[in-house]
Amino acid sequence: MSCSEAYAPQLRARGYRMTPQRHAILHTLCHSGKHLTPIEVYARARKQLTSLTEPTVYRTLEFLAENGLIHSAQIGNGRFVYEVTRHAHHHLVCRHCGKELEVDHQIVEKMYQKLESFSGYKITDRHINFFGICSNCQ
Amino acid sequence: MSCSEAYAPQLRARGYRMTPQRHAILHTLCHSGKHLTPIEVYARARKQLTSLTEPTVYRTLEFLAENGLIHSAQIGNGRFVYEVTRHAHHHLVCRHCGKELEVDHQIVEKMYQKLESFSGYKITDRHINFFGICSNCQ
DNA sequence: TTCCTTATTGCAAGAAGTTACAACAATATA
DNA sequence: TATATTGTTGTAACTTCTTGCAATAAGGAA
Ligand SMILES: [Mn+2]
Ligand SMILES: [Mn+2]
Ligand SMILES: [Zn+2]
Ligand SMILES: [Zn+2]
Repeated sequence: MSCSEAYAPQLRARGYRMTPQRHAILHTLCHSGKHLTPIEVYARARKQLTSLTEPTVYRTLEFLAENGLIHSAQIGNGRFVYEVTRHAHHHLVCRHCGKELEVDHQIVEKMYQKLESFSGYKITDRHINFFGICSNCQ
Repeated sequence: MSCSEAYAPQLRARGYRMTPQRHAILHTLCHSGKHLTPIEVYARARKQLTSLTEPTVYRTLEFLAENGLIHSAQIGNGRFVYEVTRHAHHHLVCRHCGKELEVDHQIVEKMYQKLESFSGYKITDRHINFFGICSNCQ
């Protein structure tokens, strides 16, 4: 079984290794269907691999995000959440009720280009949370 | 003396109080000239008010941000930084060397409008950090 | 000034996240 | 197979951030 098998070659191609820890964490994210905090990943992945530790979870999530296998986003309180990489998208989050709305990347693509040509920076973020007030809460 | 005198009426108008703690924290931010982390604010403001505690700093920064007197932004590692509210602006931050570039809000204004009409959300953020790679580091 | 209301703070404890470093284990090389 | 290399993990200690709650004090009313 398992989703995370598919990721092993991606890692090996870059000189990295597929370990039981990375396997468990990817498996957890694959089957969650939503954004998870490091603590949630830790709790769930540990059911599969009891020897897993907190620092490994934090390090692995950062590592997988740097290598593009997962996406991170910062939620309102400043913490990170993660999900396996899908199509490029962002989120609108209501500061009042927490309601989330997914928006395709193409809706901000033009602004990215404007920022890039203006500044010379190449913007890397492909999973941003924009905060506001949803229509119900206004 | 002091910048923070000007803020007292803003607070009182909303039923809040100007305290020595809020005074010290606003004074610190007014005179820093750059984004500060809560820990930095704590260290600096304590020189002026030695009885100040950490929880008060975190609570006060959040409170002042909610009431528009200061602006928060999340830096790459997920932590918050703060500065007194100036004109609406955002930042481009290099993931490699950390170099920051300030960009006026109007450059993202159109994208905000697009997001808002598309979603019904009213976007509140006026101080976002966009991450990428600067021209030197590319 | 004195009393009252309640916004605000400090304290203590705990949760979340980070770091340094030694031990381990996967892979390459001989 | 034996050895070297180095990517990866666990441990322990630490820093940063949060929460519940009792004590405090700012500002309004008498
Ligand atoms: Mn997402
Ligand atoms: Mn700024
Ligand atoms: Zn809402
Ligand atoms: Zn750079």
